[in-house]
Amino acid sequence: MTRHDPIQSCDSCPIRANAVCADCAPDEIAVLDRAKTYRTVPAGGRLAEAGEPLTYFSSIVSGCATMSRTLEDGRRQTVGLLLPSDYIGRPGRSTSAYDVEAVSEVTLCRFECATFERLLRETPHLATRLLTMTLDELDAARDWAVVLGRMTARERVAAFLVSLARRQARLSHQAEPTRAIALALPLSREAIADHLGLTIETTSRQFTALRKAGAIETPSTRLVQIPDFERLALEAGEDDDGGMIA
Amino acid sequence: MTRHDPIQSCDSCPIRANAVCADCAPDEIAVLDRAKTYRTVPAGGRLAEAGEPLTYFSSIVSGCATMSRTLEDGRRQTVGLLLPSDYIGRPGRSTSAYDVEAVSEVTLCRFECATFERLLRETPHLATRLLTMTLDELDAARDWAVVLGRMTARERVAAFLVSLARRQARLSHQAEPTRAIALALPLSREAIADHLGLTIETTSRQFTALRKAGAIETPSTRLVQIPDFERLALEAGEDDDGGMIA
DNA sequence: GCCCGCGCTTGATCTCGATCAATGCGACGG
DNA sequence: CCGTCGCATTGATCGAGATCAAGCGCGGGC
Repeated sequence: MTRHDPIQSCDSCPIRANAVCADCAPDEIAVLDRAKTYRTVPAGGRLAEAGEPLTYFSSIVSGCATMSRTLEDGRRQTVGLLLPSDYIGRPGRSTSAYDVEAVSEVTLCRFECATFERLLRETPHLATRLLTMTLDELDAARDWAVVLGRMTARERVAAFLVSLARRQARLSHQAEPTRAIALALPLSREAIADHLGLTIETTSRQFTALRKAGAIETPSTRLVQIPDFERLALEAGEDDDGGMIA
Repeated sequence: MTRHDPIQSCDSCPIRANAVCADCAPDEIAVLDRAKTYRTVPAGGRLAEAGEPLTYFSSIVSGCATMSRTLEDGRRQTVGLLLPSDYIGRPGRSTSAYDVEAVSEVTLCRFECATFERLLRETPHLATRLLTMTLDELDAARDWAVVLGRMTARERVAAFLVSLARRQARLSHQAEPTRAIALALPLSREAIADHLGLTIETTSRQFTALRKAGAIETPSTRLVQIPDFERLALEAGEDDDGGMIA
């Protein structure tokens, strides 16, 4: 399989963000362009409900959404943070396994499920692309299991910030963050807590602890300055080489 | 996309377990059969090392393996339990992200990476099949995140037993377990603890607690009798309909 | 300007699971 | 038959994070 470059977002043609890469033939792109529609959902809007039918396969063009499950007693776990180029939906399954909620205003590029599955059959390249994206998601989900299963509250918060910083850098075509960067948080403290498997109080305390330790600055609740990215990665349990230790 | 039946293992032709389903053309199967080789690894053997090159794409024919990451300070988290029909390897990436270890004697059906990626390009149906399998893995990984992030020790142990029982039933072509079943544990208490994000002591205590509550019986450490499957599913935080509550 | 409400932070206490420490038990070899 | 070794269980204590409960700060509406 061709190794694809990091996903290239293209505001004037957002579908490229999901299904198209440099190897695509122009006619494949044209077919996809004909089938796509757009939809914008305000912050707080529901994009899917666990167990409910899902009539579209969509990808995020702009904004941020969370994918979560809530237990009957109210415990909630976010299993995925969806940023531009991430997709919503599952070929081969007609209902959503999770609640998907817009945390900021979200614009989607959508295909009807049946249409998308036909395109998938008829366009081998699209299937390959989707496979690569799904494998990346799988790696991310497994990495997150290590965070949820074995890391302390402080490491979890640091790991969240590091992972978000890396994703935002990639989305804006930048290299791995080096030293000082600013990070805009799309999530409230509560949503972060749900993602980290912590309570909101513990999450808040760890932000404070990281601030007092000099690992971050918090000019406002939705903004985090990271004076030394490597230092923060260290707090997240990574070694100095930037990778997880084996 | 065609909705595939549960994977059909076939001892005399184990490759079917991974890449072949009813829709396959006979010549596709023949091509795969020519490329495959087998390898058997004893219990405790390493099948892959995090960060090391992976020269084969393999699938498990028999036995059980774990996929895990160990932090520098010794904390270990198992991110996947690999049973027959599961695959090891990642198209498009040449190194393993995790340690993979045989917990019982494991027989693999292997393809050289380059060969497999060529087959993937040339056989659209194989790509579709792999996509379906990967999406299933992704769902499982996300479901597990809910367990790791939000469930109590007792719920985790119950969830593990329930999920293992379901997988073993599926592998032997049986329906969802109904009432009484016996479950052979392929893992030691320590390996279970690593999968559940708990210590071995807590894991052992929860086995005892579930036994005292009448939810399981433990004739030996590697054998669990489940007198009432629904009852155990309840302990795992599922509602009576057998699904997770939204 | 003032009040109100919501999201965030901080404090006090409790609890579940981790840690430290024996003890039990079955398999295997002498 | 007994000693040993590795895994599992059980007990005692500790501590990180949950829970319960105030404050705090900021933005919007009257």
